[in-house]
Amino acid sequence: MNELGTYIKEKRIEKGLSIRRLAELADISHTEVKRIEDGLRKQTSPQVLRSIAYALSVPYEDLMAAAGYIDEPATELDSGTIAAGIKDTEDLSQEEIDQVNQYIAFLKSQRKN
Amino acid sequence: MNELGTYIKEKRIEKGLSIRRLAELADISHTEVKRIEDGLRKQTSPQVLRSIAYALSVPYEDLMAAAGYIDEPATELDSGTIAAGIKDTEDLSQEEIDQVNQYIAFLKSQRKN
DNA sequence: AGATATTGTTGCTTTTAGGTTACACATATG
DNA sequence: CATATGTGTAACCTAAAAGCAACAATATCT
Repeated sequence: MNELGTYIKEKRIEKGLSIRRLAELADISHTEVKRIEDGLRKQTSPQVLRSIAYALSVPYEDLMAAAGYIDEPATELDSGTIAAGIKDTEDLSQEEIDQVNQYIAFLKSQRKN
Repeated sequence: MNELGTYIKEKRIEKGLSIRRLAELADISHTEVKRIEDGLRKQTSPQVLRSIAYALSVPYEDLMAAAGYIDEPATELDSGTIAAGIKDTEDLSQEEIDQVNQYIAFLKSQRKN
């Protein structure tokens, strides 16, 4: 269910690395790698993500996106349909659009699960 | 010394907000805001940064960059239609949509300064 | 003036990220 | 066979993030 964990695990296995080997390359503990893969971490620090990205030879931005810290990297920009009910967006500036997107991300981050 | 802290403090004062008021808007503790401003945090989580960015009406990417998590503020790619720039809205609840609309209205009300 | 609210600040406590060690099950290698 | 060596997993420990409560100083109001 956890996007970040499944993504890392998939890439790790794809490269034929064990949890311990990946941890060694990233210079973090192997237990931490496992916890992240298992989705036991609610907050994985960007520092750790950077290390793992380097060890996996995978774009750092991809991990940041999988962790929900930044928006998906460029490729699919026209991702989704706008939810019905959001209006008056026609004359928004680019900066304002960014702020609206940030706000949406903020709302989702505030959801109680 | 601390780029993130000084940036946040500067913006907060610029908007005439107290530490407690900013914390209230961001829905985090006021002590945490102070610690971040004072540079007492070696790792500020992206979730907290996102909340503060929203409360300060400041680009989230700026805080991420100030925290050293990304290199440069991500310049938005192809703007396309304005509505297409707003994304990840598929599974928003009605209440959340209302909040987004309120926020858009708020942004527009802030335009003149 | 005095009462009250607001601000910045500082212990204290809880929660969580992250590490160290140890265990059980493999797969090699002598 | 034995005995290393590698692998995933789980219990325990600590350091750091984040919240709570209380404080002293300042501002605001009657």
